[in-house]
Amino acid sequence: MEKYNFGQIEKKWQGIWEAEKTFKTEIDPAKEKDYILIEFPYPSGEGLHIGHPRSYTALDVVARKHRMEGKNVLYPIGFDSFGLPAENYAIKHKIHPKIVTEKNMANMTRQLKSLGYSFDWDRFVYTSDPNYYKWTQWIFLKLFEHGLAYKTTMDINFCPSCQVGLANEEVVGGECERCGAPVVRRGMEQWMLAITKYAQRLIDDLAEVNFIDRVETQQKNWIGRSEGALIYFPIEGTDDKLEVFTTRPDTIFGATYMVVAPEHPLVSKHRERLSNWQAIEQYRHDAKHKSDFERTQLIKDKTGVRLDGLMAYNPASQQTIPIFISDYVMMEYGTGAIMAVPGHDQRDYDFAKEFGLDIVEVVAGGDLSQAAYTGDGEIINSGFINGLSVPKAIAAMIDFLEEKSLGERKIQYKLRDWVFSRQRYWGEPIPIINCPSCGPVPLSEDELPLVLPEVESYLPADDGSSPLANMTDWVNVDCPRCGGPAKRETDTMPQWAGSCWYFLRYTDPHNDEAIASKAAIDYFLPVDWYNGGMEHTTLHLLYSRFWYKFLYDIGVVPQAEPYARRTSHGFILGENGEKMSKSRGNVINPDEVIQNFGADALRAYEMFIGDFEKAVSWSNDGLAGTKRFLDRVWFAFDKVDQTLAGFRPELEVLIHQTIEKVSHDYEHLKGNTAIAQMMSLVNEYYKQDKLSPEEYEILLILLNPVAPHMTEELYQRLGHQQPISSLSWPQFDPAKTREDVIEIPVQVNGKVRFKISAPLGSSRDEVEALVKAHDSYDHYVPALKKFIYVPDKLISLVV
RNA sequence: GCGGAUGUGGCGGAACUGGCAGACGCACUAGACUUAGGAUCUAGCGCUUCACGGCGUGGGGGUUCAAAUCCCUUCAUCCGCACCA
Repeated sequence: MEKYNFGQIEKKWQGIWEAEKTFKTEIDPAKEKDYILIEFPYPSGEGLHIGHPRSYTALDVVARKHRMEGKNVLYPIGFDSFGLPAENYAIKHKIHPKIVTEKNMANMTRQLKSLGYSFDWDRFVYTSDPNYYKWTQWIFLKLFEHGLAYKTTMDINFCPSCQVGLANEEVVGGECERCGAPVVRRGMEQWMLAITKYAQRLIDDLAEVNFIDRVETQQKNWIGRSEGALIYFPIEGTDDKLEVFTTRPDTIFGATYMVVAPEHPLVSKHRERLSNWQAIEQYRHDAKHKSDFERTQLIKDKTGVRLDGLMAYNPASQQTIPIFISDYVMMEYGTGAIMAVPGHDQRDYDFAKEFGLDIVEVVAGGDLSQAAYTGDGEIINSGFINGLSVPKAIAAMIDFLEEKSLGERKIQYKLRDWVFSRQRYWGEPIPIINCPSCGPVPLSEDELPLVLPEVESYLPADDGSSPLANMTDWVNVDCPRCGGPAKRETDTMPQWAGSCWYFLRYTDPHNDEAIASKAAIDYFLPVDWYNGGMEHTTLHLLYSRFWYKFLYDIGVVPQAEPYARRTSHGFILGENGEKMSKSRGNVINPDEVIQNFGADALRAYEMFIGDFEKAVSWSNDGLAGTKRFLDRVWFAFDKVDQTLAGFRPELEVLIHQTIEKVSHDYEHLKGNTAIAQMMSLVNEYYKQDKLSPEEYEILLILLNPVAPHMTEELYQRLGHQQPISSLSWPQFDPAKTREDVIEIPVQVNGKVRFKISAPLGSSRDEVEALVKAHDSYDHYVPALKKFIYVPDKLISLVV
């Protein structure tokens, strides 16, 4: 047989799949649906990364297998085509982002097709398509209508390099998630989405879905629920109260001072009472200009300024206590104020030591000369809760506070509302008109899509306004409500907007009457299996769960969770174990791999490379090894002898074992062990002079999901009219997965000394007789104390 | 600091509810075929020992007839969050 010409054969089968729409999916109530989803890529100028095929292939394998098992599989693809890189490219080269995006999409589409994925290309969507973002805008209007989208002025995270406001989820270690520049705080008027209203449900409903543990815990940590109490501390001589949140209301008798965030509004409000206003002002100014990085560097060194002239009243201890400002209390969490309990909180302890404040012990068990004590113990010095344990004291104190209206039970979340506007061009326009007299007025639904206008310059302005702000013709409109002069919203939606619901659109991508037909939604949703990167756990995954819950609440979708199952893949690193990047010079280009080794070899290697969930290093030698395996499959064709038939006894057990293992492993994303098993089978085939057609075909069928082009070609060359993709997935016979006569190892005092051959399912007595008859028995076993037999597995002797 | 993982040959990695550690691949070694081999095929390949044997899953201890797997302890690395009250 001639050498495998992968270039030509892969093109041939891709052409057939495209022409015959082999993988087109339609609603078919008679069949069980199976919605398999991978995260649609951003159309990057770099093209497909070598990491993309890892998850795309793993799920393509599942999709192909499930189709052969009779399921109606939906495996769609599209592009998340709004975003900053295209816009930055546009600024630099003065080319419309649309043009760049289209070029990149065309290139990546070519690449995806060259990998032979079984996507239903008729369901292709991209988020910058007005026919698509019409519905993104529609969801926004619904959110606005239900009070979940609101405009507010607040200090937000701002990336000075990207010139854009960021959501908390986009700030990683004080740096911009995209460009790595240090993030600063900036007061801006922003659209916000009230994701915090869904905080509890976003935690609770995790119980209903099957997400890998690290995704589940990471989401829970991000939402950051804590239980405690809100307590009111009156400010002496005023009608104001300082509200604090604490998880330790049991320690209130030990609260010897209070701390508020530098920007806390009560500070300015009582300015005239403060005798040291200048020092306060100075501290506030310094705090504001510290970067997050500087703040974390100073964790140990507590700084602050006392508010001279203001005192608070501790309602439990009935003491008058001082108030400080310090940047160790942040305005963004809780109420921006704390009761400081230096005896039982290390930060308060450090601060109290620095400022010489009283430290009162209210929980016994620690050594307060050394450090704060945060453990459990008996409550002391605390009036009516003395003698209780910490948990009981917490409960008793909350009851007391509620009864006396001094406080209330409170659940606090770390999650904050989603900063939803971006001062950028290449995103969905927000369908709102800002009227000086009516406030924000929504467009009516029939005005959608609000199409992104052409602009002269894509450069964002220094004052934090979007490039759209210069488009006066577009911006200046009459208010739809009062008719007066008004302006369109010129900020656009963030990159994450379009991806919040794209899986929903795949169910009915060309519908211009509705987001999708009810029939399509009811049939296909939810997504049965969603695979994507860990880096999206607190971004896309959380956001899209939030939107879906909202769509559920307004009756658009029939269940509260979009994804029944979530798995995640590890990165592919360069050969040197470092992240692939141009500057490191370790980038592997998928086009080159396909050119030199073929798509099937790339697919097979990425499945074989290692544990799907773990980061792995690329290896060109490993790729060559996997290609060698495919070549061995190819040339095994020459061993096929049409005069033979069926599985012959010497291969039958291994074949059934292989069907079992491959079927199981594909389902669990264990392509590495599935391929290893098929390699073993091929090695065994090579020991045979001849193979029956059935023996060879079963290998082709099992390998087909991984290497679809080559296996289809070989199957056709065997004389079959029907492609493998139209066959049923093979079944194994459990009875035939084990030899009739097996080898059983015999351990003596825990070490394997010899082996016996016994029929499968032998009894203890039969086995014992065989062991005692063995030549080595007398040598190893002078005096038998104990005989342990694990049926068909192992014999353990104690002597 | 909190949370989540991971640690097995020269390398990537196998090992189902405790049951033959190192499957499969890479690299390496030898042989065959070849004008040739960075092709292909066959065989070998944890460490140690001439050998019988001994030692081996980050380190130390334990449970068990039996531990990579369970328990205690310790070390190292990676990821996420972080003055979260």
